[in-house]
Amino acid sequence: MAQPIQLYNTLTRQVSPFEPIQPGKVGMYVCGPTVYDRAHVGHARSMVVFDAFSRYLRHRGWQVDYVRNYTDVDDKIIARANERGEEPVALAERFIDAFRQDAEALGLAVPDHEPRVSENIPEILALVQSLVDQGKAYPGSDGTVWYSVASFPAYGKLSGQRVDELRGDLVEGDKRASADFALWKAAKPGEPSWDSPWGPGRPGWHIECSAMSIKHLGETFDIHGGGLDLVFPHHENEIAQSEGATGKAYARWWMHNGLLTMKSGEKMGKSLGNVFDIQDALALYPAEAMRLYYLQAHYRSPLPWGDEALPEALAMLARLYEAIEVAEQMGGDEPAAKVAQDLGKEALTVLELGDRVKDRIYESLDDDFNTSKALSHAFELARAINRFSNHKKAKKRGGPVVATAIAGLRLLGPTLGLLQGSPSDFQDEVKAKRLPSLGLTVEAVEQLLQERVDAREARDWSRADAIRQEIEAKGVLVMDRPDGVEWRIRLS
RNA sequence: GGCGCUAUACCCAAGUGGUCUAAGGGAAUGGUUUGCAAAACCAUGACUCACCGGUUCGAAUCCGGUUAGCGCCUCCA
Repeated sequence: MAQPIQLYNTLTRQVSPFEPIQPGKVGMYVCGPTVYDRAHVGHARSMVVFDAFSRYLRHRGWQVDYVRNYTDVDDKIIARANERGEEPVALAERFIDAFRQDAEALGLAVPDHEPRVSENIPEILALVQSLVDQGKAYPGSDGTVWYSVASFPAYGKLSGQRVDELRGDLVEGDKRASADFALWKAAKPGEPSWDSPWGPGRPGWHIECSAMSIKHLGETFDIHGGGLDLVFPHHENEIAQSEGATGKAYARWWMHNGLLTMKSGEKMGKSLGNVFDIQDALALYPAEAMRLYYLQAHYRSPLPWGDEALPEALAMLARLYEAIEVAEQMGGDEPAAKVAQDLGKEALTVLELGDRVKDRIYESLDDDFNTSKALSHAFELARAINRFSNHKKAKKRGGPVVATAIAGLRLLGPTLGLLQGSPSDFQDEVKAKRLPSLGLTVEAVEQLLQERVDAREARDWSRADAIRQEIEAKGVLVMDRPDGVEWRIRLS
């Protein structure tokens, strides 16, 4: 059964209980990338946030229909293609492939629908036609069709902009008012174009999202998401076009994720040239570390990007995996309550926090998807587990005590897409991503470690320490465990 | 100029009227543990929530003002 959840709505500027059109079902449309370049870590935030949100809704029993588009017909794509002497369509195709690779590498679930502009031209034309028929749009002499903002009195309700306060006073072409925008752009030579009642042309920037969301989710649907920078004009114009055409309410909830900011405070953006590609980040950090970086802050807050961001997230993730590993190695088969009774208050704390963590995580995420708070509950539990693990009997008898706690930590998988692998897989991934830059291989490390093991057996401490120093100088930590030696990449 | 957002410890960050003598994480310092380490654990760390004033029995949380920064108004997740 779907559970109620509180959600902030940009449209109303307040948090309110989310109520879908159909009980138990959620239709959600999120603005995807314009594919003229590789996606950067700013795009990744949006993708991860909405991926996690849709996961959580599903986990809580909602039937989610998730649509994320590709804008593959666009001025910037054409411009980029011309620069490179490439066909726009081919260039878009290449970057869709690249985006899919990034999405997969980030562990994003594939949306239920991934429509593209180029495959929805009839739907777009129908929408434009409807607006023209109703007198809410008008063709210019060159075949460009403009939307008449004056025809939509509610214009500005999402962004709070007032038409008469808008700065743009440049009037291009046959535009009647400066705020009017192109639904359909007349083709220029060498551009991809489609036939239309107004001559060959292509869709304007905003119309595709209206057409594709309506196609898959209906004229009125539940949630529309995207980056905060899309509020105006993109989303405002979507509302104007869609509601103008259908006469019905468009998206009921608008969710906008905050932007990544640079140390200086300014946002990351392609136009500012300060971007960091997803693939560059994933070359050094596991996807879950990136996800954790995004999810440790509330989705609506600005999030600073810097050199410390990913290392810190990786350290956080390692901490959680460490606790899982320690817990999973505990044995025993007595009733949990009895063991806890015998082993003292650390055990009782684990039992108690373990029992509560699920509800606490749900409670946090139900409150406008407060991932930061949800994570804090997981960390609190991790500390309780670690504290308990120091008990001499914990390894032998603690298993039943930590069972629900492990399940509680693992709950971050289906809800947020975190902690989905085994602790050793996590360590292996970190090693695989880091060893090359350290100039090492698994074999090389393990050979050195074997020499150290031999030295230790011979109680040749100075030799053993010399090897440790050698290996640690290269960035590898050596950990002597009761049952053998382990090694890790040093994270800081 | 218009619309909007943010300001919490060295850093990230939650908290939006009393349970806050302010979660959680990273980093740091000291300790326990260890052959030595690492990891882990313990301790230390904001008498305070940008600043000023107000409302209130009570405010980080509400109101007003000031300062700083950011986003959008042109392409942008």
